Amino acid sequence: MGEQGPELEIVHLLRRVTSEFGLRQAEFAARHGMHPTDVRALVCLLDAERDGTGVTAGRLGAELGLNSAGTTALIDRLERLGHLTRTRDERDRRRVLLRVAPQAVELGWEAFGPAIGSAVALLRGFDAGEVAAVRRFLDGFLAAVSQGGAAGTGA
Amino acid sequence: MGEQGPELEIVHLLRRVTSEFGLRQAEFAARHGMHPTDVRALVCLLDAERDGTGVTAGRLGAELGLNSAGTTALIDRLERLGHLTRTRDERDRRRVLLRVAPQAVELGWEAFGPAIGSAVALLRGFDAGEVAAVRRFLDGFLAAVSQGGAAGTGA
DNA sequence: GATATTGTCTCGCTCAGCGAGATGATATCC
DNA sequence: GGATATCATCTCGCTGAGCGAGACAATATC
Repeated sequence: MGEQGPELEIVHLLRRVTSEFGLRQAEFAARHGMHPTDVRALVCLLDAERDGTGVTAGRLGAELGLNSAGTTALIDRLERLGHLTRTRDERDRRRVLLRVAPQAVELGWEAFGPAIGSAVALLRGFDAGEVAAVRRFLDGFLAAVSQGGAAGTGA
Repeated sequence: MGEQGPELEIVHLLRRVTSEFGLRQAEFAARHGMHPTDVRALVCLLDAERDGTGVTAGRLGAELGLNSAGTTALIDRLERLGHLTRTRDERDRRRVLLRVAPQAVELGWEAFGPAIGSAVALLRGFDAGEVAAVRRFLDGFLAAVSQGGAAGTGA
């Protein structure tokens, strides 16, 4: 399981990035009286906001791998902290639409701005082909992992 | 917050990779009667095994961001599942050395083998310069994030 | 209009992780 | 060489995130 080539080293590196990222996220969460899950939820909400997609409670829970009870509790927490507002969907009154508060957007920037800055600065030193290579790798890996290639789904 | 260039897109992509990775890890954990933290612990232990570094209870807890009580509980869990054995360090009898069981090594491969395979396959289609670019990016980003550049440490 | 389905919420519970502090082992100082 | 400070781990009691089961609305289906 030692040095088997540059590919393995890269996977290892990627794993360490995700792990380190998770730790920082947890730290950040704690610093703001939240839990890691809450930050992940915020990210989902901000992504949806960016895409213009409306997020319902159910969709959020699915995205985070929570059941409905846990999702309700999560939303309660975020609402209590003022990061979120619930709105009944008027088209389908079973649904609850979630709208992020401006303070949550700001919090998101505080959480990820520095990392974004680092990456952007880093990539400034890359030529177009190199940037493309990075994107191609991440994109391909995401696709592979997403369709069950990771975490022992038996692929 | 829309399309601001290829760099931002890459950060976004990386975030999605880490998020997806985390989800799969949680799934895998649940499928094996464990918790996400347990899998993360296993990874630490396997890394240490690979490097030949002995891991103590304290170091594991620090790596995972747990306090001593939580660390003890975690080790109890893993020991109960047979993934781990405690050994008193004879040089410093305060310490507890952790040794992973063979079944845990196998479990680690089951968890990450497919992802590793995907990445390796993907990288086979890259030339040396492209692979180097990917590594340079991940390495640089890891360094930036590790020294507090991420998650709003104020950097 | 009766029935099945969907989306969210409520209730009760389990257990991961925390804070505080006990305990045993090791450095430090006189 | 014993008193003292520090370190590594563990124990105890507790909080609260997340689960399973099921209630309850609103919407589809017949």
